[in-house]
Amino acid sequence: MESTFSNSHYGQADRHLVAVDCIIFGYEANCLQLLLFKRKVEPSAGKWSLLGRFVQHQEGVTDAAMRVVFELTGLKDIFLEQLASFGHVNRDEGARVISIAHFALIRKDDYDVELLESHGASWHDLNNLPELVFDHREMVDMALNSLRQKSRYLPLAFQLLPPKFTIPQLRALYETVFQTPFDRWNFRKRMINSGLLIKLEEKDKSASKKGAHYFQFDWDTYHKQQSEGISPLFL
Amino acid sequence: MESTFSNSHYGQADRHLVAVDCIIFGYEANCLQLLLFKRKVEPSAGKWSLLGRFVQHQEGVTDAAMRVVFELTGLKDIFLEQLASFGHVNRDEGARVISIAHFALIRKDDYDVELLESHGASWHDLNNLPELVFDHREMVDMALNSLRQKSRYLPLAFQLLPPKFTIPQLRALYETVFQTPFDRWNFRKRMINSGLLIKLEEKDKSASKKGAHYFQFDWDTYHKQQSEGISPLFL
DNA sequence: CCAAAAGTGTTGAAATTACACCCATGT
DNA sequence: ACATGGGTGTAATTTCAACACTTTTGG
Repeated sequence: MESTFSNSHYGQADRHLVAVDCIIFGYEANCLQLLLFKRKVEPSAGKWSLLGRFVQHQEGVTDAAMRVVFELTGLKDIFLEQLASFGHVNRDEGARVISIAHFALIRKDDYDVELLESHGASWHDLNNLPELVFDHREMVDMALNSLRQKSRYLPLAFQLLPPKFTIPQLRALYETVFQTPFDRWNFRKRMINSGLLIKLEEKDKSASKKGAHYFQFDWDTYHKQQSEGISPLFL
Repeated sequence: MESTFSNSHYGQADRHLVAVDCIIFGYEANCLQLLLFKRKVEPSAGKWSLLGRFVQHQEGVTDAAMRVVFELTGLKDIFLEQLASFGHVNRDEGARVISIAHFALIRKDDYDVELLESHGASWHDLNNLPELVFDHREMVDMALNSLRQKSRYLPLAFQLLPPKFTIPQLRALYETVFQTPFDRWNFRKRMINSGLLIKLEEKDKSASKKGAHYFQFDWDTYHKQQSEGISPLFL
């Protein structure tokens, strides 16, 4: 799109490459994981990188981020939000690129495995990451921090777990995210008190003889409460 | 700066106008205020706008924001941080512009009044704002929200007040920011308990016969604690 | 019957709130 | 001396963390 006011101040200003980079979290086997791929272009070809793309003229910044995730995993309607902009002049060694980092959460039993592998992307444990290009490590650290903070009052955990989960599973996830053990009894109490968990009759007996009840997150009442300005507190 | 890899993928991507817009808060007479100026260029010339500029090739995004503030107020070393990016395709009616909003706090007894007026900028009470161009109103709301949240654990209030202030003055500011009254006694206790206020002998007798002690914020110990990973809690 | 994990209730400590009371001083 | 707002302490309440105990069932 060209400016309709090209004689004005718009015409003279510098133009920039603008990218979105996506920090995509998954969770499996008590580990937080990150989706990375081997960079194909110089500079730093062959090094591990976050998923990114350049923002095009006819697409919004958030749209660009959603498209990265969709093209790679086949998923739409996941949690995705802007994290921060990274705008240092020399952050990308190849050219001046301003990057707007986004972070996303996906369910690891949901995505399109073949699509992902065809792009050369793979999962990496968060506590065992390879070296990343440019300032991507900084982005990851910031995203993890944001994940921790926002897990307290946003239902982020339920975007990482399958739709049916048990309280012990949920606790394990929180313990992984916060890297600290939680009191078994009080954790349960808090989650139940949020009033947003629906207890199912079905049980998961894989971890104990007695079996733990499955729960579902109550997205309907969550959204209703949100629209009334009520926010839950998970921790 | 042109790409050293111009034959690579960098060369083909779209380039964008990138702006920074600054939400600059001040505080005076129990009112939060905002620095605005009348837009000089089409479209929407004559309407009120935040302070902005285009990011240039040789400057970082944050640098650009700092420069906006400096050119307008003569101030450096103030609180300034990135808020969010605004990247909808049609957000600026004149051209496709991606804007990275920043918010800043300045002391109203500090800045260069003439410099500011020479740019046609002026202060506006936050609860009596004129209509703003584009999505600037959304930026302001987001900044105000951020100010509220971060005032709980960052010493933002002390960036708006003069270096010497009384506890009642401080409380009035918090009450303005949060739009709710605070308990007089407990507010004082909390602030003192932060361990970051230095009591001065001097008193302010403008508001009462007895006079209220002046305090200073203890930036030294604050920074020392920060470097050790200790964060205060003001509320 | 027993081991192992799920689920329930209680109790003491800590933080938070509400408020009564005293202080200093300009008029 | 008294009205006015600043400053101090304390009792009541609420919230939070720690943990003992019961339940269920596969082996």
